[in-house]
Amino acid sequence: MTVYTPAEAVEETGFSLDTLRYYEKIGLLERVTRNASGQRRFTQDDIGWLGMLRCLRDTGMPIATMLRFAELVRAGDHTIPDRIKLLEEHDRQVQAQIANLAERQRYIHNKISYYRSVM
Amino acid sequence: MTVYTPAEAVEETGFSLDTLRYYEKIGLLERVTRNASGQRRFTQDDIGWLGMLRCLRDTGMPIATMLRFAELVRAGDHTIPDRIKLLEEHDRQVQAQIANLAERQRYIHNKISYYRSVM
DNA sequence: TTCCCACCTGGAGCACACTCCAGGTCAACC
DNA sequence: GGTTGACCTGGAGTGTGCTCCAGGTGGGAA
Repeated sequence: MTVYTPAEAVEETGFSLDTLRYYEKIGLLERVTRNASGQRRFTQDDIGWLGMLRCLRDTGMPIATMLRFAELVRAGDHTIPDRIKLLEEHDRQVQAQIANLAERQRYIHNKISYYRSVM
Repeated sequence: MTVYTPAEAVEETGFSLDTLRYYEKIGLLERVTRNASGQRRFTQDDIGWLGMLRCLRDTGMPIATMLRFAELVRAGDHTIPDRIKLLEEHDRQVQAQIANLAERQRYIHNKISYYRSVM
């Protein structure tokens, strides 16, 4: 069973150590096990869960919503339908973000073309 | 020449009145003309510029960068090449955002499929 | 004339998501 | 034995981008 030191978890997840501690403190991450001298040892599962969090965070999910998702996960398999609902709702928001960005991008392209035309 | 009251500018731009005042205060918006009793009267140009700001803001440009762009615009036509550079750089970032969102979205889709498969 | 309402200003306060700090522990290397 | 470096904790501080507030003005409806 592989474990990760804090430095390795930072490397692996791209989160800063402070962020990892913060996520644990607010309950986004279940209490990470400690070794004999009190230092964190992250499991493969922790790293996997952090990958999920990174995905949700980077698609703009607020921490409060990630917390709700974390609670569903902790509550057990009977919450899978709720998790699906939550992710589907989030997926729609991601879709909307993409569409919105693409539309704004057209505006930017037009502006650039306009500037080119008046140079 | 059409002018807009504060309420109309809010309606037109989607920014709150506080945000419009804030943008003026920090120099994102040049000082808006006032009527005899000191109230703002937005011109068509103000509204158009605010449309540009909305586009930049909604595509994630930080205020500091919008300020640089605003200064270029104020400095006159000889800054058009610089404006193009700035917008092109921003365009690349928007492109990267879209690509990133699309990739994360695939992860979310996979997760949803996984959840569906274990229900 | 009295009320309300939209608006004004300067400045304080807030939500979010971290990020930093002080003071301490422990293991390992010199 | 001493020093270094990674890590610990609780709690304070920070940056961004607004948002709210107190106290005041001016114009129009009742």
